[in-house]
Amino acid sequence: MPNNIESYFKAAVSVDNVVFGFDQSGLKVLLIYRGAEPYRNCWALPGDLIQLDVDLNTSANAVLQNLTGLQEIFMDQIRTFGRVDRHPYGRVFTVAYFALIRIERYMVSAQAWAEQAEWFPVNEIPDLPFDHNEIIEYAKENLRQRIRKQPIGFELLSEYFTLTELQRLYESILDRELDVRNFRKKILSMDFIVETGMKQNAVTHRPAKLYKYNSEQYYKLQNSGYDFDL
Amino acid sequence: MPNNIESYFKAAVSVDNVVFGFDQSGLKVLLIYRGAEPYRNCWALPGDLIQLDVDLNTSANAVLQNLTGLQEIFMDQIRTFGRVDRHPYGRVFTVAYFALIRIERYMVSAQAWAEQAEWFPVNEIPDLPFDHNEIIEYAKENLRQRIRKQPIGFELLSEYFTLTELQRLYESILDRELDVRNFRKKILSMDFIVETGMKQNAVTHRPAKLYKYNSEQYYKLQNSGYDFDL
DNA sequence: CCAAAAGTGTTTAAATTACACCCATGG
DNA sequence: CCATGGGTGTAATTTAAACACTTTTGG
Repeated sequence: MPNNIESYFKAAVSVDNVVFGFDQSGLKVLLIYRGAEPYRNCWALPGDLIQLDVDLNTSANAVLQNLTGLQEIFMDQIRTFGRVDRHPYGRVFTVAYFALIRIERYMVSAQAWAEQAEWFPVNEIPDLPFDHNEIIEYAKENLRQRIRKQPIGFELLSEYFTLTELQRLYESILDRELDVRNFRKKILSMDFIVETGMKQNAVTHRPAKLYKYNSEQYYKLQNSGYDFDL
Repeated sequence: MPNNIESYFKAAVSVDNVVFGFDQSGLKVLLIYRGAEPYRNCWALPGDLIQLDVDLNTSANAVLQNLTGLQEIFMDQIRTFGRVDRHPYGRVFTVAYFALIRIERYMVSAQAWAEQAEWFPVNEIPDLPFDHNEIIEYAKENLRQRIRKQPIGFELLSEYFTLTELQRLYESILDRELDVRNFRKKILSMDFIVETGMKQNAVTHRPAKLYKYNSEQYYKLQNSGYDFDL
């Protein structure tokens, strides 16, 4: 380790959160409208520099809550981006985080220097500052990988959901169509979803059964590294 | 973004490299003996603070080369570790990197402030400073995941190898025994290894055929996200 | 009775698993 | 001729893939 140790302690670290949500119209990502420099008045990922007396993982939640009001969201690290020129104010490394939430379950409200917070369909993300477009691409790929290994889909749906909703979710993430019968067969053969006895109502077609997930079985499979290939 | 922006630019970032190698006696990790504070005279991962005018990925290679002489090694990022108290000199985030090399193909030589560089069997890693034991555990899990998705095993073997050597490699990474016939059937059915026509010599038993890998097919599979489950 | 989405089984093909004996070489 | 690891095939089971019609509701 060199003598001029001070010269190494001049970096900043930020967190950028890719929060995925899902509703009728498909898979979405949460962006904020920046009310602070740099890149004021641009849409961007909800991210910020982190305070140096807070653990990294804790910071990810703190930043997200500060900008969007979302709290107690399970977040997982994706990757760190560290090109020299990625931030105009100096050397800033950013650690990208990943989260899945049920859109209608949380109130998203722009806070602190975020002037707005909106859901953008994953295929209609505008040009973003920094390397945020690259981060989102990376997160999408990560989501695709992950959904094959863990039954994480439920984190994006309401508590009660139909099998068709679940299938549409898988289809948007995997970006291909799945066979109805094979999908239902496979999903039901794993025991982590159960009928609630309820049905949709006020729909103009045959009402679908509502299911919920069985959290015990869900966590058992999640921890056993279950292979959820569809 | 806050006013006292200077207070955020006081972090350092380091890179820690988990370099896996493989030989007759199994899977190994490269460690260095530290000749510099902090934790002078301890074994640790080859890692160092990074210079703030160098890209992150470039730094990973630079650090490894500086300490061990290894160059042009393909490295991939694993994860960033950022607990507040993980470094005694201040707030240091470390980005862990991952590499696979053929032990006998490279000369490893301790350089700069590294006093020694040695291969340690993965199951005999001593207590290491910082969070390096945690990083290695994380890297081992990462290696297990990765070997199911990509035929990366060859990066650890010599240019010419026997099927038994390849099987032993898989067994040490996956930490379970594999059936000889099924393993050979599956490996040979993918076209990325080919016979060389050569055999082992000077062995006291039936000499094994030597294979090498077919790089075209190898890259094709690697890019198609081939599922190499055994 | 029409529109719209829900729901349901079977057949075929492919992949995975389990399993035991003979072969080639050096000493 | 013995010890050592190299090398080979088949049958049974499991899993994945392809595919079309009937049901229930609201309007």
